Amino acid sequence: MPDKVPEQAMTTRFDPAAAECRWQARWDEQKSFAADSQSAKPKTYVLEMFPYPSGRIHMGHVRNYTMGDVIARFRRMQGHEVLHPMGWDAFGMPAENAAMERKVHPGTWTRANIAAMRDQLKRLGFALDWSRELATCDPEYYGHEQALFLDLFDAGLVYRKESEVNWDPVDMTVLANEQVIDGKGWRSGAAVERRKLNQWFLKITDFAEELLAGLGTLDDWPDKVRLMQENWIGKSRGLQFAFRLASPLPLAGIESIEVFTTRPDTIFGASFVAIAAQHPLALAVAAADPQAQIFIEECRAGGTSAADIETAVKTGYQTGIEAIHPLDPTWKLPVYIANFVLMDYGTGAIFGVPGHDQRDYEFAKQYHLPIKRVVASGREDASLPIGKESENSPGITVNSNFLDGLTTEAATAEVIRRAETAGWGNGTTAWRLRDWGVSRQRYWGTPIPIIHCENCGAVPVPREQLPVVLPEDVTFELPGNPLDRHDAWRKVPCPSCSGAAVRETDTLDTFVDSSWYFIRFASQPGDRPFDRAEAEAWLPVAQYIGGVEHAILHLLYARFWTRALQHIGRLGIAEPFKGLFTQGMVTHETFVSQDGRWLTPEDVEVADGGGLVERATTAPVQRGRVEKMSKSRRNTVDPEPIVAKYGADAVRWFMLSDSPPERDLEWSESGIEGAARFVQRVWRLANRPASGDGRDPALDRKLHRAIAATGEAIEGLQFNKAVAQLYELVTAIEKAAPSASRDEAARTLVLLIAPMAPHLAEEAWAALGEPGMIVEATWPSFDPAMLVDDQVTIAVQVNGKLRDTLDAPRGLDRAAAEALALASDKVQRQLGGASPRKVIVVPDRLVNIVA
RNA sequence: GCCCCUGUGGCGGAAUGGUAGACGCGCACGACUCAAAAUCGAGUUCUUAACCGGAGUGUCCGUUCGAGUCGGACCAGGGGCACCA
Repeated sequence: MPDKVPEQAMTTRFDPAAAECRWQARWDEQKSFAADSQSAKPKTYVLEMFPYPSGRIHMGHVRNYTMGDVIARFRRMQGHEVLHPMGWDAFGMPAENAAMERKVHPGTWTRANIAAMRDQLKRLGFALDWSRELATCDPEYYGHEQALFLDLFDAGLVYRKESEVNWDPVDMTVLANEQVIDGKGWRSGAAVERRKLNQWFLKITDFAEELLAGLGTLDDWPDKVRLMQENWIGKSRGLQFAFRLASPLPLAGIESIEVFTTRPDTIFGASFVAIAAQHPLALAVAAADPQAQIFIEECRAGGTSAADIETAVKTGYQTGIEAIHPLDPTWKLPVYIANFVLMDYGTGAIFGVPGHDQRDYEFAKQYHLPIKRVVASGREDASLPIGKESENSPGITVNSNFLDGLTTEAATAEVIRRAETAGWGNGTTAWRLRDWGVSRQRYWGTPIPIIHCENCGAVPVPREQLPVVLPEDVTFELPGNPLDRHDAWRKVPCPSCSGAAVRETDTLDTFVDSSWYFIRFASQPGDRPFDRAEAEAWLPVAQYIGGVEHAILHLLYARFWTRALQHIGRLGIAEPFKGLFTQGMVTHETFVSQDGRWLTPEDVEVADGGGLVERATTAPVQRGRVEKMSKSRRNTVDPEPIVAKYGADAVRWFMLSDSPPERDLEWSESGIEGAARFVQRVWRLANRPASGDGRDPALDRKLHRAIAATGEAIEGLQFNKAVAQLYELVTAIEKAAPSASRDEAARTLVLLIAPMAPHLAEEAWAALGEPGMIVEATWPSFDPAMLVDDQVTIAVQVNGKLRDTLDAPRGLDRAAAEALALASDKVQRQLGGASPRKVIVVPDRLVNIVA
């Protein structure tokens, strides 16, 4: 037998950099993560929202992809065939901004970013099937998207209409909401206007009822996201009715105003009628009234978002027109044009009830209109005036003629009944959901495959001419969309009459690109968007993971797109994402220079005096709020140097520990040191096994409990709890004396950490002398009988306060437990000689003595 | 304006209505070392010199034998709102 090797020589440290790259190469060579669509194993599709190729991956990506990777590897170990792909959401505005700022072509910039980010992701050792990689800016991808767009066009789900955009009058360009800051253009600083353009829309409203009902089937979605989508779709029952106009008007053909209300019960509380600035009646009034024209112009200032419109000071213009109350022909209400009425919701006209709607209340205060109570907590409150705010909650209807005494619900039903009987209105459903405007007046996106011909109108590009390839010989020296001035690309013969025609120069919203990429991942034939049978073999996605910022738009559009494909018979799937998990954001502190620029943490250093200064200029720096890591705030932390220093496993491990995955995680470097220490602890257990014989029953139980709890935690995406379990197990193994149990526990531990720290697991597996690779290993099973102890600790309370604990054998009966508890000195001291009035026993848990 | 979420030690956070603070970070102490790093050991809600106690999960009220957990009101912080992805 050889001499015992000195302890010192055995304590080799695990070298993450070398080991990780070695195993990544092995996985690559063996194509360990290539998904086989033909496999007979149960199939599982694990997907994380694909990244926008901004240039570098950030900690949010690392967190997102690590979570998905744990699920993917865990399912593999459970014997599933797993599809876990990666690609690039590669169209969008940042590439055009880069083009303008750095004189680099958006395509060049994007492709360089993809190459850099692919390397970074590979360095993290994710179990991804890179053979299915795609980028939405490749014609091989967006050409199929154009074909799908035309399929929807043929099915009547695409149409064109005028719609408003944010317009920068100085830069002469369309602005995204993000580019409108305090109502001004982000580059020019000019006041933003709303302007109408002809744009393409998808008929998502046709699917409103389906999309709403479908939420009920999504049991594995967070309640929060379902609620957000429900509110977004915004189904409300109400009454639509017409106010006849009193004054005989010189207005062509307009005799009444259709309004929609969700509160017909307050109809006797009306004090005015308000219409949107874009309402046909408003335009008719303006034609004859220059003052009204000026007011409508003013309404066009400011942004197009709901928050902008509804928080603006409420203003109106009295048209001089009067509307007749439907329930009292002698009652006439003034008609205003108002800036807070949305043309896109309901009918673009409302009746104002200042007593019971806050917007109406503010408007009435400003224009000295009556504020009448028609809802109260009881009849006796009928004469109470409305106070400093409107009262919006339901109650008992008062001051309302035949509705008096009815509840809000009953009064609503009664008004609808009378309106329908008398024929002046109908109970209807209004939706907040509007059709999806997909036109973007930008270069870097999927060309909309339409040709405009003076004679034939909008003509679809024939299928055999797809893809309509985005021309790359463009420059960004002039403002506006370069496609508009690219005549060689733009001018084409009409496919229908062969006359002179021009291509549509708007491109598709990038949300279209992300509405079907998960289908293309599952199946990617060259000649069509996807093979139905192959796509259906993988879909729906079993577990989709991404940021909560996508809770509404992306997820709703993808659901719509999938249903639209189902509707036209291309795919037999109604809901694309069976399980959804929305992870929290990774946040970090921000720094702002004196002149208001965001600074990166590297730009900032601590000055001699202890204050923060800018490294380059030594000018003082303000510490900003802790915010989501984003390029614009320059508070991103590059994972690459962190991975280089601590290794991918430590970074992955830290991302999963501590914070619950749905909550925000504030990045700090301190925690990662603990993760790196953990990696070394596991390595020591595997690399320096203190072999032994015999069982260690306590450790056996600990191990089985850890297997059960870790699996359950991963299953429930509670990675922080899985991590805590594994810390406990490692500590227990370290403290245990050598035994066969200890050897088995160490070996099993390596399997349990494999989904989270896969490189370490491979290295440890090999060090333990186990055959094969851990990517081919099976998740350990546990014995349910091992999960329970024979000894339990019972809490003893007096009046609900803990006074003592007692150790007892499992299964002790109630009387015995009660007797043991009453025998306690501490309990007797609390009772002070009195006899208990009542004793509550929860077997094996607690005895509560009520004195 | 509308809708939604979150409040637990110095910090991140655990806790089927049943022993609050698992696990990690940090901290301080001890061992090893010439010293340090690494590692190991015992500790860490507050109050009390210590014990016995007492208080304690943003605030107040309620339901219950028992509330971090359920209900109500409030306070504070945060997020979303249709052209950012």
